[in-house]
Amino acid sequence: MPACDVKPLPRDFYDRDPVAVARELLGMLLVRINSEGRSAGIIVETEAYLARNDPANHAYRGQTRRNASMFGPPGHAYIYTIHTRWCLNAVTEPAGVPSAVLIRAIEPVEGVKLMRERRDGAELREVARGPWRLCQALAIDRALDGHDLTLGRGLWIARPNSPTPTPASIVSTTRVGISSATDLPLRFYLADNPFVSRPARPDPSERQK
DNA sequence: CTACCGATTGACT
DNA sequence: GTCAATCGGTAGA
Repeated sequence: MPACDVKPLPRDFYDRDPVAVARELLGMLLVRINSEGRSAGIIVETEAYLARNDPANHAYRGQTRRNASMFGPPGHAYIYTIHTRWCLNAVTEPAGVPSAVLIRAIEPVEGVKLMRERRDGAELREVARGPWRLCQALAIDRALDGHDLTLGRGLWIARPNSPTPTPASIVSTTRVGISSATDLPLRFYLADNPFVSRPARPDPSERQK
């Protein structure tokens, strides 16, 4: 039993430091239901974006129309576009504190056929490896910006029956694709999981430019 | 209004 | 490994 019996994580789960939420979201089940059916996957990679001292955070320079969801209450989705593609975050900490966790990759476990169709028949490993790929696989777009993830409707996150990852199985490293605050170890993923979007940067001290 | 740029991806050398 | 596509959001005139 599948995933249909699992309840959404409560708001308290999200009402915390985004680093704690990012780590604990690993191994959780991301569930999506729409008119096409049901699909779900295990979260294997996340990144935390902090409310303070984090220039890479979209909210670093204050609230705008785009990032408004991050200033709202915890447990809601913040969905933004980059290069015309969608990415999904879970908002953390109380309203007014703009922090969030970017969900970067999932391991497909339910509705795999549907997810592959949405991804134009991509190989299983490529179906949801990367923040935009997983949104396409789950049919997540702007319409879900601000969606409440604690209701168990449409889109939510739940604790699956499978065991919680041990701390030793979680790798922390630097975030991907940003041009500031590149040294903060705010990316987390499950070690050796083939659905993680890309491996850790070899050695921060080797970084050029 | 225009100019700039990006929490990416897929194609290509 | 490198690089351009491509367009909404943002800032500034």
